[in-house]
Amino acid sequence: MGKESSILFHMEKTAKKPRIQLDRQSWVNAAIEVMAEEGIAGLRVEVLAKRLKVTKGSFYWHFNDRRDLLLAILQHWKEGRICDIIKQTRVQPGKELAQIYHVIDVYSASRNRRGMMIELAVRDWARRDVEAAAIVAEVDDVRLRCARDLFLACGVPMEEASSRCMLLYAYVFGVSLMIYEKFDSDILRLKRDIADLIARSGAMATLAATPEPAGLQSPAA
Amino acid sequence: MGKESSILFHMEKTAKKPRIQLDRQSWVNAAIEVMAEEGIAGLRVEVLAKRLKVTKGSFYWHFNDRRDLLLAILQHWKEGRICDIIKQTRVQPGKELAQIYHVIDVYSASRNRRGMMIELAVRDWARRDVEAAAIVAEVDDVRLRCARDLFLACGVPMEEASSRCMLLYAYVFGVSLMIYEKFDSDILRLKRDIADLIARSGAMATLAATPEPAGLQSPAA
DNA sequence: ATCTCTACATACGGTAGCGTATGGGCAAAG
DNA sequence: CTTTGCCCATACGCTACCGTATGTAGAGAT
Repeated sequence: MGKESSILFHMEKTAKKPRIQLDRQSWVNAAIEVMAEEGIAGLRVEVLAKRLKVTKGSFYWHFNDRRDLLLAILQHWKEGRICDIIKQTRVQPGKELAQIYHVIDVYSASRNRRGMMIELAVRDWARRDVEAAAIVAEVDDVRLRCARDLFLACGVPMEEASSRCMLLYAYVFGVSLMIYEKFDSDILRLKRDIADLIARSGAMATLAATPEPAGLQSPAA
Repeated sequence: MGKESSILFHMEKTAKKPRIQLDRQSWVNAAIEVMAEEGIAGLRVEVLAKRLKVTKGSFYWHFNDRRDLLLAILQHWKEGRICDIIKQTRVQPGKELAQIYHVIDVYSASRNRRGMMIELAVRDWARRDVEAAAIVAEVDDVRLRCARDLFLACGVPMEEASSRCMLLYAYVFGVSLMIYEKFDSDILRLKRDIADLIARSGAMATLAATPEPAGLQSPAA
C-alpha cells in the first residue's frame, strides 16, 4: 500500500519532514482496513483521518462526504473480487478437479482471514443498503458463474454444476460465520471430507484420470 | 434494587388492569427487533426508548447501562436457539432422513427471514466481542451435535456425520449471505438438489425404506 | 388523606462524529 | 520574487447518543 510513501519517508527522514500526499486510493485502502476491523458502522471519517495522521480537512478535500468514500470502497471491492475469482477459476486443461479443490481452499475462512472480514463487512452492509446490495449481487453472480464453469469443465452436467457451485459458495462463507473449535478435534480431516462432498460427483467418472487430490494441501497456493 | 419484587408486583397486577408497564423482557424483545433491522451497532438506547413510546429514564430503571441490555439479549438469544435446535432435531423413529430435509428447510434463509437477520446480527457482533463470541460458540456446538445426531440416527458413520452436519450448517448460513436471484431461474430445483447433496449418503442404504422426501416442501413446518 | 415506592419523564453535562468555512504551508510556474 | 493551485489544519455549529440527577404521577398500603 504505502510503498513509495515509506520510501519517501526514509529518504527524507534525515533531511526534512516527509510531506506525504494522500490520494483517494490511500483513503480507500485505509478505509477498507478499518471496515474489516470495525464494520461499516464503525468506519468514521475522523477515526480514519487519525489513523492516516491527518485531519478530516484532508478527507473532505478528496471526498464530497462519507457516502462518497463508501461508494468508492464498494467499487474498489467489486473490481478486486471479480478480478480475483476469474484468476482463481482459470484452469489449465486436465486440472479441472484440482482447481475446484483449490478454490475451496483459498476461499475458506481460515486462510485469508482478512479478506473474509472485509467480505463479511460488505455483506453486512449490503443487508441494509441497496447500493451495496447491488454490488454484492453482481459479485455473487460472477463468482457463481465462474465456479459453475469449473464444474462444467469437469464434465458435470449443467443442473448439477449449478447445485454444486452454489453449495460450494454458500459453504465457504457459511464456515466463516461459525465458531466450531470445540466440535471436532480433527478439523483437517473434516474440511477434506467436506471438500469431497462438494466437489466429487458421479458424473465426473470420465475425468477420474485426475490424480486423487488428497484434500486441501493447496495444489498451487 | 427491588427489581425482582417489582416483577412479582407486576405479574399479579397486569392480569387485572392492563396498565402497560414495561419489564426487562419487553425491552429485550424490542431490542432484538431493532438489532435485526439495524445491526448491533445501530441499537441505541434512545432510539429503542422512542420505539417503545417511553423515554430513556425508563430504560435506566430496568438496566444498568447499554451493555447490561446487550448481555440480556445474548442470554435470551442463546436459550431460544438451543431450545429451537433441540425441538427441530427431535425425530420420530423411521423419519430420520425426512427430519434432515426438514432442518435444511426451516433453517434456510428464505423462510424465517427475521430469525436469520437476528442470527447474522449476533454473529456480526460476535466477530468483535468476546462475550458474544462465547455465546455463539456454545450455540454452534449444540447445533452441530444435534445435527450430527440426526445423521447418526440415519445410520451414517461418525466421521461422515460430522462432515455432513458441518456442511449442512455452513450452507444454510452461507446462503443467507448471498444475493443470487439472477443466477438460476429454478431456485426450487436448485435448493432441492443441494439438500440432496447434503443429506444423501451412500451409507444410508439401510434406511432407504424412508419414502423419497421429494425435496423441500416442508414436511411439517 | 397521607405516605411510599415504582416506573417512568425531564433536564443536564459530556463525547463523538458529520460537514463547512476558512486559513495556511508548500511546490511549481511565471 | 510573486502567483497559483493543491493539500491539509483549525475552528465552528450541529446532531445523536450515553449516562446521571432529579422531578413526578399513580397505585397500594396505613
